[in-house]
Amino acid sequence: MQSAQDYCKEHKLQLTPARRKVLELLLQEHRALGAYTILDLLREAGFKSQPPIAYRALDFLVENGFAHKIERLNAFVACSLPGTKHSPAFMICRQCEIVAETQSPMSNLNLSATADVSAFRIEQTIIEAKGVCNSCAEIEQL
Amino acid sequence: MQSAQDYCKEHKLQLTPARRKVLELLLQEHRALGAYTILDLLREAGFKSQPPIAYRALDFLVENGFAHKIERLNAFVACSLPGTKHSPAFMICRQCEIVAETQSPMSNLNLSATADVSAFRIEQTIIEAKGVCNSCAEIEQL
DNA sequence: AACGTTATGTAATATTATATCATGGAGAAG
DNA sequence: CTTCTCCATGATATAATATTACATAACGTT
Repeated sequence: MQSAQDYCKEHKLQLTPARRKVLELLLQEHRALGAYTILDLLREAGFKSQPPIAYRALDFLVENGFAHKIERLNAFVACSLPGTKHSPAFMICRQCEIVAETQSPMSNLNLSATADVSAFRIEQTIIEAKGVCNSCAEIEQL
Repeated sequence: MQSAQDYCKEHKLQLTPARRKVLELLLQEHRALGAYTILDLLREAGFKSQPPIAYRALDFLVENGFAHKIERLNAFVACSLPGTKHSPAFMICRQCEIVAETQSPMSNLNLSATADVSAFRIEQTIIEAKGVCNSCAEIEQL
């Protein structure tokens, strides 16, 4: 949170109350939060409650690398490595819905190496894996 | 299409008129089609037009490996390698929206090798890259 | 003070997806 | 051959996600 503030100062970005609150909410969770869940939490915290409030804050956070969208879930998580250029991959537990971010082991170059893809200039890659986390796997085995 | 029919016969799957039509529609396009676009096309072809019609057919096609959902686009494409176990990756042109399927160069093992992910048992991975295809890249340069 | 830029307020609506319950049709079991 | 069961479809409603559009405000610059 502190580092987010510093980063914004340095890059002349405005970490406004709504944006700040959304980031806090995301940081408190290890699961992905839907835009409307966030909207509810914002409302509870005294913010206005129309959808654009949440979507604008989320857009800001995603654009500036403070959060990621998990496409499979239509939901959002705080970035675990804000301010750094990275190509993230996500692990989603289908049981407890926890989301873990990891560094993608695959560079764009890797993907480009496959034959029929040489016809593309890749700009951004998303990787999302679904499975079960260790704790849930143990429970399943009982 | 023929092979899809054969595959269904072999696996006792029912390639009903609606499912068949949706598959045909997807095969005709190299872009991803949204469920409601498909629904419109179905209607034009004389099918009933409630959302579940399209979603059920799409679910069937996806479950049985005839199609994939592109999460980034909330849209669907025909599978280029139906009937085979594969771990696909998609290239989406942000300009013309063409979608190309390629074989993922990354096995689950690869991803699992990254440290903080060893705590997951991965069951399915999606990879979607956005960029520009060659033809659009050329046009952009003008 | 006037202006431009960025962010917020507000209403309405578009898009994507699912739940639920009723109906029909084809093959298996009796 | 008929009853049962399973699977697919028909139909209505509604949920969940996301965006458009236009108005207002806040703030620094000229």
